[in-house]
Amino acid sequence: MEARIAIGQVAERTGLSVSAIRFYEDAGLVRPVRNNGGQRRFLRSDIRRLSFILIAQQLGFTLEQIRERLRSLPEQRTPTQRDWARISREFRDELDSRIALLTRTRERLDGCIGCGCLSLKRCALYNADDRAYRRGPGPRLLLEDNVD
Amino acid sequence: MEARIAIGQVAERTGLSVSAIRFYEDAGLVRPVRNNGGQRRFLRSDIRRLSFILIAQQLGFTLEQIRERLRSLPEQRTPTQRDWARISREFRDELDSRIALLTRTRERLDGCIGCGCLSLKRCALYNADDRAYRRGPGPRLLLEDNVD
DNA sequence: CCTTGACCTCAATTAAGGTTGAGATTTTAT
DNA sequence: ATAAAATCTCAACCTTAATTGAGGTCAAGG
Repeated sequence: MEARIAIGQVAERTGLSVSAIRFYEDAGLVRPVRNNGGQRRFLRSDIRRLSFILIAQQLGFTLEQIRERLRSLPEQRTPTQRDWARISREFRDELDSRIALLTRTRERLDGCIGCGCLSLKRCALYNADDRAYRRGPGPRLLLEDNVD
Repeated sequence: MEARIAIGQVAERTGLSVSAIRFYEDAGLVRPVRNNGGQRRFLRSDIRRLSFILIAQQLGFTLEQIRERLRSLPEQRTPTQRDWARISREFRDELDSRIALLTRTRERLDGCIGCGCLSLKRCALYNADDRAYRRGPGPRLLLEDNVD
């Protein structure tokens, strides 16, 4: 009965694939130690760490953002109830602002139905504050012109 | 004063990059004609088509989904007020369900704050119906186990 | 001892949504 | 007529979040 567990066990208990777990190590999200044979050995608390990643992904965070959040959790230890409550509230704030954003967008869209303008200068949808939405390199949204 | 305009003009008037517009042509979102020299010539209505793409992207649709939506708009013509009203309502429905989803998630999270369980079986966040969220190849979420 | 099964690394591939650059041609302005 | 600006194609590259495969090693049971 060792304290450390192998990657296959972790995969089984989290539902992640083995390759995903290795990938998360590369991404700096978990830091298993190695045994004499060079195989990864995880702490039981890493299962919760990885569970945390799964939850955070469902909330729409990138691995990069999750790594930041995880830095506030101690390594080598299961998050306490306090840790988790704090992080949960951060998540909640995120969700709040995302809901608010979509709600504003919906309101603008309502004002737009039947208008049919699609004019870059006039259409409220273009002045949306949800540009932050975009991930990765996308179109440079300047949108300052009028359209025929 | 030609009816058709060059790609640079379209770029200027939509805020898109020239390369993005070419990319959208490859993706089947616009179909400019070619002049004798082989250069693209766009209809003025294509500016609105591209504006439509920008709006739809802000609402979180993929280019694939946008292409589907555009198929219900006639090519070679600016969408009428009727067209736009119909599409807007489709968008609105999408937004509605996305807001509902996030709201449910937030409620589950509220129930979770202070719980600290992070147990795969017990945590309500794992039973989230927002799996559809995920785009692209991701982890196979089975999550049927209990955790230390 | 020796065979599985689990594990290792490393490189290539996927998908979306584009960007960047090379090298050639076309269009526009002087 | 000629230079500059715009356009063309095509291929390679970028990011995120992984998967897949090749080729090799480790650990456990009979």
